[in-house]
Amino acid sequence: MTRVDEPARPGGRIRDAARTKAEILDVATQEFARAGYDGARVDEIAARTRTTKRMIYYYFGGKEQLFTAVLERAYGVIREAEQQLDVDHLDPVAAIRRLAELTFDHHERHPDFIRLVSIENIHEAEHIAASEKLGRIGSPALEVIRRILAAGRESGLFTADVDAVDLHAMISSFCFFRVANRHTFGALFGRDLVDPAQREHYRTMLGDMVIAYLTAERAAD
Amino acid sequence: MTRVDEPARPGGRIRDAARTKAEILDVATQEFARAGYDGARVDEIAARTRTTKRMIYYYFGGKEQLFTAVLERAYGVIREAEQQLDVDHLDPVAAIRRLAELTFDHHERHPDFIRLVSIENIHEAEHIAASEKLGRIGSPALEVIRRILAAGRESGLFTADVDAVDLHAMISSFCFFRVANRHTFGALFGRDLVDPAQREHYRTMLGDMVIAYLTAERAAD
DNA sequence: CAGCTAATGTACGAACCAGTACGTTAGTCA
DNA sequence: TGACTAACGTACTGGTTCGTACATTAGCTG
Repeated sequence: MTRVDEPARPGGRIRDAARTKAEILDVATQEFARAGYDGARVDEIAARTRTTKRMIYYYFGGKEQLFTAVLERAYGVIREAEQQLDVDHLDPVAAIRRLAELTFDHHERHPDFIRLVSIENIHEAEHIAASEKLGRIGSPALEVIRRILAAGRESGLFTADVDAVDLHAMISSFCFFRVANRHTFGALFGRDLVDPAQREHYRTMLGDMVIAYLTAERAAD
Repeated sequence: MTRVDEPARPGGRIRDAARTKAEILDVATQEFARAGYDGARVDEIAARTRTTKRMIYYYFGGKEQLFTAVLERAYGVIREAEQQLDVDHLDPVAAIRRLAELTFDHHERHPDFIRLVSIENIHEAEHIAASEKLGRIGSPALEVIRRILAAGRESGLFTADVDAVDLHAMISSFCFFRVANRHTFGALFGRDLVDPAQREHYRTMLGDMVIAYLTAERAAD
């Protein structure tokens, strides 16, 4: 995060549309993630930027569009991360495990994003539906999964004909739940799923689970 | 749901505290699940009962306590369902699959509950923390899992020493994600995870996954 | 049946909050 | 350097929303 209280330098730009917009998006991301869509306060967002509420409406149009813009940027970040994926040099089993671990790490590193997704689901993905950008964002990870699954099937390492989207859902489930539901789970079962001391344990568990599923002997159906 | 528009019978009770309370809880559950905590409107809840807003404050004290009461009842329902669990007559593999399927079914049948849990996580489980009742609600399912795991380990069917809470988290992850994130997942990947035509597919997938994990040959660590 | 209390309804207030009307200034370009 | 426009600030409003003061009644109990 950029410092907010730096003194107004004479040489510094007072007016910088790109910077103002980015700052609003940063703060809005935090505020929406903190309190949910309806719990978030436009005034609070404005107060925590070095600009005013007027600018939020000037640049984004309204609270609803601001939230959509926040989502667009958040999804953009994971899309970029997924584009960095490079597991083609690994054998299928190692590649899938690596992919699962990277997904795990990304979820852990971006709890705000997880919260935004939860919030958007409460609102039945209406903002994604309203966004042209998000409609065609796709998922590079899915292509990677497809390639690994094909290679694994060909080499005979993977016993079942598993769909890429299904496998993505399976991996995401575990990663998402661990972060998104850590509060209720912790309160009810007395176990912090995001405890750093347990991190490796759960990371391994995810990999084991996915590999076991893909390599298990299964009755033909 | 009870009918609301039945005519005022002369013999019928006009005043019925238990009934009024229950009706408020029913409607509040729907409203909170629909819109989230901050999105929910106390006036809207009142309008959809046959009583008034005054009664909500009379019986529950405020919006916050009403939400806590809604959570308490919702968790009470799954606790009851879990107490009906009877898989002791099955062998460990079949028992675990059955348990997973019942969890799957319960999630599918109670989407409102899933939404409430998501909402409570956005609020960092503060209402659960504030509730004495929820602090010690426990989980009968956990005891069942413990017994099955012990039996499976003893019989040599299960290869790994898996913790009951961890396995519960694994099963819940899949079931929860499928319902909670169906909107964003559907919007982004064009696949409805709750499509009835795919129900058996995902139910089987969950069972296969859990069994594969528990019975896989794993390197000793 | 008198009187007491739990249960209920009405009407209102005060705070909050998204959004805007209106005015101002910085930077740029002819 | 003058003037034009994008960028920005202030102050306000209209509607919403949680919560409550006050009035009323049903039904029980002695």
